[in-house]
Amino acid sequence: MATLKDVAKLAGVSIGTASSALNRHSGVKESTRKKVLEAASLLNYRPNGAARDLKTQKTDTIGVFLHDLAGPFYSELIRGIQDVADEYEYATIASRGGKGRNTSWTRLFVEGRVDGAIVLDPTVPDEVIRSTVGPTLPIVLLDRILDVPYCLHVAADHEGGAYEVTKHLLESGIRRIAFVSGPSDSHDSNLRFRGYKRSLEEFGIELDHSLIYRGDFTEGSGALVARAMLSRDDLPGGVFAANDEMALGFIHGCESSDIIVPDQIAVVGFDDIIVASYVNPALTTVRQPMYELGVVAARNLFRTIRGEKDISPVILPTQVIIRDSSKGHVRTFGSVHV
Amino acid sequence: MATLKDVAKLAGVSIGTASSALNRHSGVKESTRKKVLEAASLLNYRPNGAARDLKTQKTDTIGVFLHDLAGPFYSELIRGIQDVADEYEYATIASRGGKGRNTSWTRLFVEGRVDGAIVLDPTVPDEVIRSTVGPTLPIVLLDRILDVPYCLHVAADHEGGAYEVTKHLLESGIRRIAFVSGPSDSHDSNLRFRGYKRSLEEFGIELDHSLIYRGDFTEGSGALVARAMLSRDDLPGGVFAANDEMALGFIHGCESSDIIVPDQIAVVGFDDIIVASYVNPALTTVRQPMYELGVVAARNLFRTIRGEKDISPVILPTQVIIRDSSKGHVRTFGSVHV
DNA sequence: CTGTTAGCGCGTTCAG
DNA sequence: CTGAACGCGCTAACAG
Repeated sequence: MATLKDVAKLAGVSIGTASSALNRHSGVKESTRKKVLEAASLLNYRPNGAARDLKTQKTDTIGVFLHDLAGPFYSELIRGIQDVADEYEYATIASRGGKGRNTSWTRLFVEGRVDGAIVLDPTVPDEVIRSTVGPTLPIVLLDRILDVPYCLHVAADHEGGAYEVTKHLLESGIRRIAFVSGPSDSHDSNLRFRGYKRSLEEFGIELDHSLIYRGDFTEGSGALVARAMLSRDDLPGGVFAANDEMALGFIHGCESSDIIVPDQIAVVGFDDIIVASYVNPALTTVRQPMYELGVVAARNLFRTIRGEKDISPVILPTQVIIRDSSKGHVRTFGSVHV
Repeated sequence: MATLKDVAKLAGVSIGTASSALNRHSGVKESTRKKVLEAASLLNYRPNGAARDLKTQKTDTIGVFLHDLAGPFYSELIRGIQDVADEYEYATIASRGGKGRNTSWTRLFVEGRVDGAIVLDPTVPDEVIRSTVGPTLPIVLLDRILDVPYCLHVAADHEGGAYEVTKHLLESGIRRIAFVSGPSDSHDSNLRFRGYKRSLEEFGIELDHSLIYRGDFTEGSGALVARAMLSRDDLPGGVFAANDEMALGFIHGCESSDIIVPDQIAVVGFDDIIVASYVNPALTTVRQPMYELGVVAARNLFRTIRGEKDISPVILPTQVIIRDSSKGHVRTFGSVHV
């Protein structure tokens, strides 16, 4: 690979001059700049990123850490992030967890290969974030709360969305509503449970612990819960699954047992994944503003990188999307029919 | 940020010794290693990636460049790549195109921040690849063919899949089959067209140019084609859309005009995106082995990084998935009912 | 076994 | 306006 030295030699100038010429620093005669540029393109010169990063102490790159790069879910988020990163002329790189010892985040943010990070990945330990975050590497957390300087927070209003969608079921006249949670350590799942609980309380309904089931966010676990629930003789009138995958799995489970959704049991999910609108019956769910989430996360990250302090946490509103799986006879304030 | 020098000073050893101690180089007394490790953890020392990369001339990282990080489509690919990257103890970072001048691939592979790359993004210019690829940065191309040293090729058998799915329509007794292409510069779309053509030829059917429509891989363009086609009075018996999105758009377009799929017109797509199996009627399509594609791409990349030469291109078989949108009365060799 | 030293490639002074 | 020299933080080779 051609280095700056090679370019300088070919252009017949010193290495320092070559550098100034390439970086458009004023104070280089036009004719010599021409020579340098020519030499550079002739040698197919590419500046070495590592060397530059080392010298300038910055990378002009931000990292996005996701548990899984799957789905339009994350894709929209990344689009939002990247749109503002482009604006700031930063590159964006995304990475997943990975198994081995020193992978992804170790290499990327622990070793300082990015100037900032956005994290939505429960597998990244709190401790790693705590010991890495700082003025030189601010981090935006989308999946948890950590009260540490330079740790910013942006999230959708999980609790509010859960509250609204539960209310939607209640207003349809359903009183016994089951809840299918995600993993117990999922912050989001817990918030959704809180919204569910608050809604019930508001309607004066006592929490029935026998109606709380635990899933793991997968379609399979939803089907399992369906099997368990349908074996009881007191079928609830509605089910709120903490995410769409489980809701879909639950519906499949009902089909296998010839239980009709929504006639015999209403089902609602959370996230509004793409297939939610295609499935039959179409799934009532809560939509998170993923693109906006990405935009806000990135914007706050850059503000911090630029030196701004005391940026307060942001919570973006969610939206109930009423479809067939919950009948949808009742319209809730702020909700939308699709 | 604490540097190696700080650690050395605190531990009361030289900087070189500290380095050896931390890198588990043999030949350091156990007691001094202890001291160094303690000092390091006390200072929360993190090696600086840029400095190490500069020195060692490698990054232990590979880059994956996608046009869009959307969908389970790419997600499976990345999973495949990352699984073998983990095996080789390399980090994997993914990146999209991005707008600005010096974003993503400029910074990542032009400036040498990765040891190898896998590209599935038509917006990365051939020229960039040509001038960057080399012994120090091998590249696997998934979306095009470039006859350049250190440029590897892995792809699904687009032509074969298209051939088979067209044959499936022909064997159902359909003779007039329309083709909806993607953008004209899409290598994949062109290959799929070739398969379509070959299948027709084999059945002794002449290519009818009035049955060739151009889309752009979006659902909207599929709907547009439907509108255009249905305004004719000689509706073909079947349509092969070069991807699933367009096939779905086409089906929606048919619904709007009260044309029944598959009774009046059979529709098949390509890719087997998730919703293909959820939509009504479920879409007959061709599945690409995305996970395997990722595995093979990554494995060949690492073999090249390890110095192996002359790795030949790989073409992985595709699979016809017969569903309702094409009736599916006929079974084709190698195809599967889902 | 440990300390010293020389770069990796680049950007940035500071003399000339 | 240009060139020489220094150092970013680290590893590796070589002395001691």
